[in-house]
Amino acid sequence: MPELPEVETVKRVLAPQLAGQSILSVTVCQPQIIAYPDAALFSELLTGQTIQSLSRRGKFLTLHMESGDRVVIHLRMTGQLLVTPPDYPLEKHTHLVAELPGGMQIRYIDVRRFGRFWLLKADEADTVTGQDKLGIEPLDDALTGEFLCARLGYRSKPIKEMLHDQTIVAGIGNIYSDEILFEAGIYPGEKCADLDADGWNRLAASIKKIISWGIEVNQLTADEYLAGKGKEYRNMPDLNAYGREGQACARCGSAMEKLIIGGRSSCYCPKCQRKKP
DNA sequence: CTAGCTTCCTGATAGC
DNA sequence: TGCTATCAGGAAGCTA
Repeated sequence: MPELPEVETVKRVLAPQLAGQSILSVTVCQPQIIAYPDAALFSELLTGQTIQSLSRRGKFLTLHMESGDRVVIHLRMTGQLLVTPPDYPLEKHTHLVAELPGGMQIRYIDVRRFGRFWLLKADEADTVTGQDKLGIEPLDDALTGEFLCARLGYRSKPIKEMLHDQTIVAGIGNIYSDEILFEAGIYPGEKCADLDADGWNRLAASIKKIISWGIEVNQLTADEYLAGKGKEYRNMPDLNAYGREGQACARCGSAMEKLIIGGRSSCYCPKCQRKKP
């Protein structure tokens, strides 16, 4: 489940491999992964183009072509984007293959097929991917306790659920929201309206700390990426909260508890992340 | 505008 | 052993 740090890793690993490469052909094996325009047009328009650079916004990855066209990719739950050497074995659930010079390929593998690709022309405004509705980046200086309070302070929803709202802060998913709330010492079910200024400040600081940490620990070489994490996002090291139900809290030793919030499982320490009375 | 629910999709795991 | 049920979850789409 790639979240912002993992998508950043994908970008950093693939950017040097893809910059300057021309796309010789594109084969889409699973048409539904092409959200726009359609699989046939996607392949046709992309063939012959040269990749200039890669960028990331929230959990979206963009391949910028020299023509100004761009391919926007969202990996959703299980999407894997790999640059493979010649004769690399074909994996199950490979939905897109793009041929590069020298037998190299770009491959998109996605067990659950939730991931999506969009191809936008140079002069085409982005109104189809949802990127235009994204909130600020977690590491943006604009993300402060005041900002969060202004955008969320009046809401009655649990803070955990609002951390997943991509239109407020872009890039946080279920793993990092658990880690962020643990770091901040905030009960995940806390209503936004019940947080005070200190809580919002701790939350803003924790978002920056945890997302930065996530990017840091995910630094990989191209070989490491291909061998493991490019295909296995669940292999997150040193998590303090996510998935640790019943285990001892890293801070106080209490048994971690699980709660379903907004349909998402949430692990927290009942002592360190105490619910307000 | 918000809230709440369903849908997409497969594989891992639990229970019988 | 083999079957069924449940869960994992990002985001869009739907109704109210």
